Amino acid sequence: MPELPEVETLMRLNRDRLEGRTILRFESRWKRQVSPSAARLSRAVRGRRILRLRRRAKWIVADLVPAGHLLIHLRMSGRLDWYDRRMLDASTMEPSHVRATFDLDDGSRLYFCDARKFGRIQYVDTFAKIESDLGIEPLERTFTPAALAAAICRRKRALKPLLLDQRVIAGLGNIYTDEALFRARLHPLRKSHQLGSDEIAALHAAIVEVLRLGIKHNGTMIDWIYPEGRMQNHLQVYGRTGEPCRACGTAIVGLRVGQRGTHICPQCQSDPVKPFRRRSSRGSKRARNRQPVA
DNA sequence: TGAATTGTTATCGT
DNA sequence: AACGATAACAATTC
Repeated sequence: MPELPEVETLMRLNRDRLEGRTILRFESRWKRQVSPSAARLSRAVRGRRILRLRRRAKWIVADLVPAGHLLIHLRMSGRLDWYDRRMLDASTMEPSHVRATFDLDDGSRLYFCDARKFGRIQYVDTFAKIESDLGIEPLERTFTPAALAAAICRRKRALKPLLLDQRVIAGLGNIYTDEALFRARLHPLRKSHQLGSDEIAALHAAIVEVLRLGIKHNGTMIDWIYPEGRMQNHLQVYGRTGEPCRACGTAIVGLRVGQRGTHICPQCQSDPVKPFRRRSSRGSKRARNRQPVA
């Protein structure tokens, strides 16, 4: 599950290898993953030079010369593997689950690997269409507490599915959403329109912190392979069901929110404020310890 | 064997 | 109509 930090790590790892290179040949081994079609993408990128490699949301974007953009989305299990000419000569071995290859003008080859085949390779003439479907980039300067408030306060949704929505904030996935909510001490079922400004500020800080930390540790490496990822050693709640909260010792609880595995500390992340209010018009702001749905 | 896994999209409901 | 919630889907692993 590559999320923003994993995609950023992979992009940085390959940036110097790819920038300035010209794509000589593209080959797809699983055409369904290629858009608009393997043949058309192949025609579009052949002979074009990669001006710049960058990340937008969970996309790795190659800006091409003279025009166009090559986009790669790793989804669940996608990877990039780069072999230089010497490595290609030295072994006939390929990485596992190769779904597509890009041959470059320095004799190197970029492999797109993806066990589950959910990843996407896409060519677009202009980036605008992609851009219009994406929310704010959480590590840009424009992502301020006010920007976060503007993005979520007008919506009336539970925090977790809202944070996972790429049209709202781009780049968070299941792991970093759980981690950010824990650090902000917010329950994933809390409603986005009823946060105080202090809570907005806490959530903003938590999102930035957890993403920066993830990048600093080269991402999370659990059951998939990313280069030297160490963020798994710094996770507070994700995948720690039953283990003690590092802050208070309470056992981490696993639950399901919007069909997603979700992890919380029931002590640190107080219950949502009466999400199922019946009639008690506005009085009891505290009715704390009631059970979430069940 | 089937449950779990994810982001996106299509569909249902309010 | 607009929005939110939910189901379906892509395929594989254990």
